[in-house]
Amino acid sequence: MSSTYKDKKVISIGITSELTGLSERQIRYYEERKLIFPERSKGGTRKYSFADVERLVDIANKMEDGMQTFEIRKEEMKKSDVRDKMLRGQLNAAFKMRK
Amino acid sequence: MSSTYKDKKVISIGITSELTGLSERQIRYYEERKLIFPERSKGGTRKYSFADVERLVDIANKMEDGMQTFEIRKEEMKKSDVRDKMLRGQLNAAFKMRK
DNA sequence: CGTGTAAGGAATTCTGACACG
DNA sequence: CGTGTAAGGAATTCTGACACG
Repeated sequence: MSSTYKDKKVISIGITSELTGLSERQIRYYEERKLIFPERSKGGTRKYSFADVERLVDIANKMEDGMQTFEIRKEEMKKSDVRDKMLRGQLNAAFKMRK
Repeated sequence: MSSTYKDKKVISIGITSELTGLSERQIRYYEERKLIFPERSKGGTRKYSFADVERLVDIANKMEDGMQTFEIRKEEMKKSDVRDKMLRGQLNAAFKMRK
């Protein structure tokens, strides 16, 4: 929405590791489990955004609470599902008004 | 001032090059000429912030206009000089009020 | 002065696998 | 399941220098 830098994927995994306190192994594993989606450089190195860093800290907290990766992923799917439904509702309402 | 990510030095020189359109050689040279001040990782690799990226784009524009590096640096010194004077003025005024 | 480039080396990152549990 | 680690290789970055102008 805003024109900040929060969503630009420009941070390497090493820096991301420092910023989050997670090991590179953990970060790569969370990607494997579809919890985080870095971009890649031409050469194949991962690039994260500050939003990703925040998300990783959030994941770290949930893992500490004993939550498992698939539960965290499910939770996320629920959120986007709700957003989808809300969006569909909006579109629907707009469509009805056109009649 | 604000709690954004604009000033965190987390971007490698390769990404910085892509974001600014400048070559790594140019970016390193502007550092040599004291126009930009990246941080370093333990290993010695340079790290830039989004603010640095903006500054580099600004430098690039001035170079295009035919300005030389020492002029750009001088311009910058003038700015901080003005800020210093304003700050001193503020402090001075505050001090006088105390009397 | 500002920038390109080849050179050699060091730091960073990648993947797939074994280990533990 | 989640994470550490050693392994071998590839991508990235670093410095100092030569070149051109």
